[in-house]
Amino acid sequence: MQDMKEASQKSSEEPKARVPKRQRGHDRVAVLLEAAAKVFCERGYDAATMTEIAAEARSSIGSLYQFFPTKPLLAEDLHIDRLERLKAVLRDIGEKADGLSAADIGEEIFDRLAAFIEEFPEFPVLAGRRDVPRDRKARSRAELKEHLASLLRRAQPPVIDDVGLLSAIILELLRIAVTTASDPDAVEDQRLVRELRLMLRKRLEEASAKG
Amino acid sequence: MQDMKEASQKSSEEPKARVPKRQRGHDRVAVLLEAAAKVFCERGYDAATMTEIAAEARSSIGSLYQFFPTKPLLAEDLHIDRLERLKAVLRDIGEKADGLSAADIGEEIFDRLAAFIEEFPEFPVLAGRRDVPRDRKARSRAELKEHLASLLRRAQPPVIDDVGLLSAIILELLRIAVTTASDPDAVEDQRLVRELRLMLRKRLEEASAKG
Amino acid sequence: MQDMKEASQKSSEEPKARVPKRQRGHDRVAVLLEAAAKVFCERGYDAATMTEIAAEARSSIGSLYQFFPTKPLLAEDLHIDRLERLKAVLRDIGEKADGLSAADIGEEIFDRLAAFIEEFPEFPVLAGRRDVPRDRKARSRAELKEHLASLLRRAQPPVIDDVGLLSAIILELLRIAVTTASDPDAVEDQRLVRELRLMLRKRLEEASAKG
Amino acid sequence: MQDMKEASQKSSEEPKARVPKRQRGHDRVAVLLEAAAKVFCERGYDAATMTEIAAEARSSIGSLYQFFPTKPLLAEDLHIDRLERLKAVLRDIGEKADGLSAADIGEEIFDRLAAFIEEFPEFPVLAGRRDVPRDRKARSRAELKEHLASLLRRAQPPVIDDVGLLSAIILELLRIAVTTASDPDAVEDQRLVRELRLMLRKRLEEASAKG
DNA sequence: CATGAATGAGTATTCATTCAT
DNA sequence: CATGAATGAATACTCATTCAT
Repeated sequence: MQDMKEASQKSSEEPKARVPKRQRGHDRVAVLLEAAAKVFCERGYDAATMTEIAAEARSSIGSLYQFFPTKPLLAEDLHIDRLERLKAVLRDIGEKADGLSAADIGEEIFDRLAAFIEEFPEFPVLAGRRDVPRDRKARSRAELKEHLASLLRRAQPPVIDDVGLLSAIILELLRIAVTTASDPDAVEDQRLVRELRLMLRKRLEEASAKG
Repeated sequence: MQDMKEASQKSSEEPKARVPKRQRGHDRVAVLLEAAAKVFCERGYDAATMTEIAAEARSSIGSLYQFFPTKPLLAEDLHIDRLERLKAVLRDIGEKADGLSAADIGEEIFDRLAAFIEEFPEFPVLAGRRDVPRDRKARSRAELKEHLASLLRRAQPPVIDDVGLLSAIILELLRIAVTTASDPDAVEDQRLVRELRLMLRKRLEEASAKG
Repeated sequence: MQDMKEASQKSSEEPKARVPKRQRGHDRVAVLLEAAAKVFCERGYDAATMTEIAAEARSSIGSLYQFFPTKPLLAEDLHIDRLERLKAVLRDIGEKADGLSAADIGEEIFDRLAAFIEEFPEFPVLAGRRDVPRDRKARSRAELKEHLASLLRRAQPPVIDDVGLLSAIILELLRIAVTTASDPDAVEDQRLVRELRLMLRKRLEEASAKG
Repeated sequence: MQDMKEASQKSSEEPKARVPKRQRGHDRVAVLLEAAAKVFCERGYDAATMTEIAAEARSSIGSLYQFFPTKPLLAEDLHIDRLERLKAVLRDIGEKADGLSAADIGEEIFDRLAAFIEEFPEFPVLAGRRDVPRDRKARSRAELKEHLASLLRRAQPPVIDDVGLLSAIILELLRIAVTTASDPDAVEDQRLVRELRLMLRKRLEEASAKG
């Protein structure tokens, strides 16, 4: 039966994504995630349907649910995947950050994140989902900000301003770049993004100790 | 949307049956309830489908859900309706109970309740639903038992035994009658029911003060 | 089970190596059946899922289907297993029935069957399954009744009443005991069951030839 | 989703929101629009339901449809209403823009638009609706940008940079302010917004001819 | 016009069963 | 045989929209 809501005695309340144990399963999960990414990106979270995602993955609806037992969990898993990749990018930036000026670091971040979002345009959709608990959203954002802050702290000459605030600025300017990137106003937008980058550079230069 | 589970900000958590405000609605509700009664009875609660109920009522699935927003609530509303009718039967018995012997009262109860369940064979299905919280089931049963007890208390000569226990016995013997009634073992069963009635009578005679 | 067939094999050519295999299959079947028993009992037949049963048996869904090709057949096989055990109980009663009074036999039956159902609480679930053909249910019940009847026939002094009817009474009173036993209304219920036992005893005494 | 109609290119017969002729109708329309604003804002466009909007307006679903024949049209009408108000704000700014520096005009715009969106928080929801044809969105945005540009053109000393680009910058910085305003990260956010304002001021000062 | 009932296509999700490895 | 992935029909429920009163 399908309605065990009232007085359900089921012990495990929330189903968790079944972990694939075979190669076949792993592959399928990967394909499903990419299909989800595409559909979420094209339609938005609400309008995306599990059926379309399954179809996009050339899979059956049953297979989709085998690994992702609810739509929110699918989105969540995809989001987590993207966050992992994002962290990898930041780690990568970190490896060459030492000795760079804050402005250079900032620009590097800006560019890499912009590229990241161009590669994974579903990211903002996932991050902006309305049915994600506020606190989780905030936590995720705070983590990212702290990541950026730790990068800025390694600038030479050192940043004397509040790196937290600066990180927030980076993030927000980036958000613009992201949003505009999705519009096809090509020429205008590119100029706009360049402007924002420049504003960021100036701000970071101001924030650095005079060499 | 259809999946507002996670972090739903909806203020009213559980939807309540919309109360019909037009004659048309009232009629529809009545038809839907009878259809539900029929399908629940035929298939059992779990196997009954909302679609079949709607079809049985020559209604659309949407109409069904307009008035009964979930399957459990539909069953619940139907159950409540039947309980009302049952109480009416008991009230009716109460009106002629005074001065009767416990045994006569008991038999009257037995017969009337048997007739009730023959008229509303879905009653046991509704009462036995597995997804009803234990306590609600218990409460409902306790209420009914108290009703019976109050009837027995009015017997003349008075009952000197525990009327609560006796009421429980009536109820249980009745449950047998009910269950067997649904089997088509006609002849055998009728004798069985008659036997049970007789056993009940004897027990009640023993429980009464000697005249 | 189907592996009863394979029991008849050419004893000489079959190496012992296959025995443990068969033994393993046997164990697996037993574990699966017990898992099914547990899940059917907890959730009811409809709400029980093959997947949960397999999980409960720490087996895979594929394995489950290897031995029980459909859910109804699984239930059926389990039911048959329980019926075998029930018959064993009745045989056991039969061994000491001679010379006892009908009332004593009846009480013994009552107590032993009650114990049986306490041990195998899934029994009523299996017996009550809605998708079992009426006639098979009836046949099963008739068989059980005949078993009881044959026990009663051996009472001393002899029963002069219709033993079929009396068996039906025992069965029904028992059904009550069973049902109530599953409710946690402890005290009340125990008194109720004791009462039913007593009523049964009286009825059986009446049914016996005066000694 | 259930309302992806608008995107389809029905060329000839687009239903238009009925123009109410009586005062009562006018009031009703206003109430409905405000209800829609509230619900769209709380739930987002997709998750908002026509039923809830009607309920919020203490009206009936039929009434709602009398004035707004589809959900997209309702959103559209509301959006148009908000755009009117926004234009009024810009006109108002225009009345005292003469003689002000670009930086002062920019800040005025920034502050007034921020206040506007605080007053009408549904605005971003309406503007961001995914089922609005790209071109219409772009047009709307271009119009707004041109409005801002015309304001900047009246700055004294004159702006020597590309006012279109500057307007875009204002708009984007504003978008940040808006988005962050809806988060409850109070302190951090206020500092962030102040920073953005400052960055805007500096950029506009640079863009102005030296006095 | 106002009201609320009627409609049904669409959506998420489940689960018995089959199949490839 | 064991395993777990694949499948898709079935099911509860939603909601934009239409219609009768």
